[in-house]
Amino acid sequence: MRWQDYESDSCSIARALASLGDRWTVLILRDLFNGVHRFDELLDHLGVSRDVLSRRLAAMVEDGIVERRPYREDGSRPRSDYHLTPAGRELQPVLIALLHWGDRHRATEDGPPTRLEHVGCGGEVGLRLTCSEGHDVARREVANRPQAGARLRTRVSA
Amino acid sequence: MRWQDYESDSCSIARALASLGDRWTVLILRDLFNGVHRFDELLDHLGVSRDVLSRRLAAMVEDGIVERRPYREDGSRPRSDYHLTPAGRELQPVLIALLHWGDRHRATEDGPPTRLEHVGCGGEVGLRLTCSEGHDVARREVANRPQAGARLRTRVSA
DNA sequence: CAGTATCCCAAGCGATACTG
DNA sequence: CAGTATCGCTTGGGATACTG
Repeated sequence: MRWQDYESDSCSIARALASLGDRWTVLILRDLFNGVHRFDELLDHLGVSRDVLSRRLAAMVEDGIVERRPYREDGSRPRSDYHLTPAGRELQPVLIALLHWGDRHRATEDGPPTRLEHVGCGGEVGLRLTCSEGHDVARREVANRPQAGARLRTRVSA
Repeated sequence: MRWQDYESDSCSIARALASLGDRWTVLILRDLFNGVHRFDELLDHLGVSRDVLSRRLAAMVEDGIVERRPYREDGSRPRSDYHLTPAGRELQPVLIALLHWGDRHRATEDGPPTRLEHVGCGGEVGLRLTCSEGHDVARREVANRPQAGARLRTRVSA
């Protein structure tokens, strides 16, 4: 059975992209990971318009990757800020993978502005492919195998 | 120095997204990884329009992540198909990270249609965070530290 | 400060027709 | 088969003004 025989939309990559697919979502996530949580700080740092940021955050809340937290500082009006949900935090590997690729293939002359550090030891953080049997896995040793229950395409023609 | 003080656009994630940011690019990469290389096969499997696929592929070639390979089968007219460049192949971790997240958080009742296998041993392939000192790294132990040469924002106001 | 509402524009997409 | 050209539409985005 070939890969083409499986419905494109049922693929988990396609489904993940439905949550991340537009121009700003990933950058918002990045800033949330980096400790920017207030509306106007995001606005300022991202350079996005108020309107779009508002719509994007609402969509991300709806989608379960961001939550809105109301709070009140003593004496001042109630505020809210935005934090990653557990599902949102699990997108960290996606961001790290993007970061590494960008570092390697899209760096400026100045080099990347930041570096991912292992807190404590100070080593540089990277991603490694491993398998459930404990092996290290090389890029070419990865195969995408059909599973039981996979949804086949309904052929339109022929 | 806070993260906000760094220019959003100089971040490697932002730069990587410039290559991957639109709706179809990642899905095309996915199909190329899975052995779909001909124009009409991609067309058929992705459900994208001819026009958009043509423009996307051209942009990806321009961008250095896909290459076009002309070939000729005996007796028939010359053809070409599309393959990942080395830079394109290095996007594999991004796709794998998306796949895992989709598996975990966006699966259908049927479960994911495919499974990433370590060729040979048959184990399931996963991503792990490691550091250059050889430690395993937990999610919360990752810090994004400024580097020398990082580009600061030119403050517009105040 | 933290948004929502309104309005307009441009890019991206799809359908279709056409070419080598 | 493998595209390019044309067209019209939809959607996402920006600017601005308004509200609690």
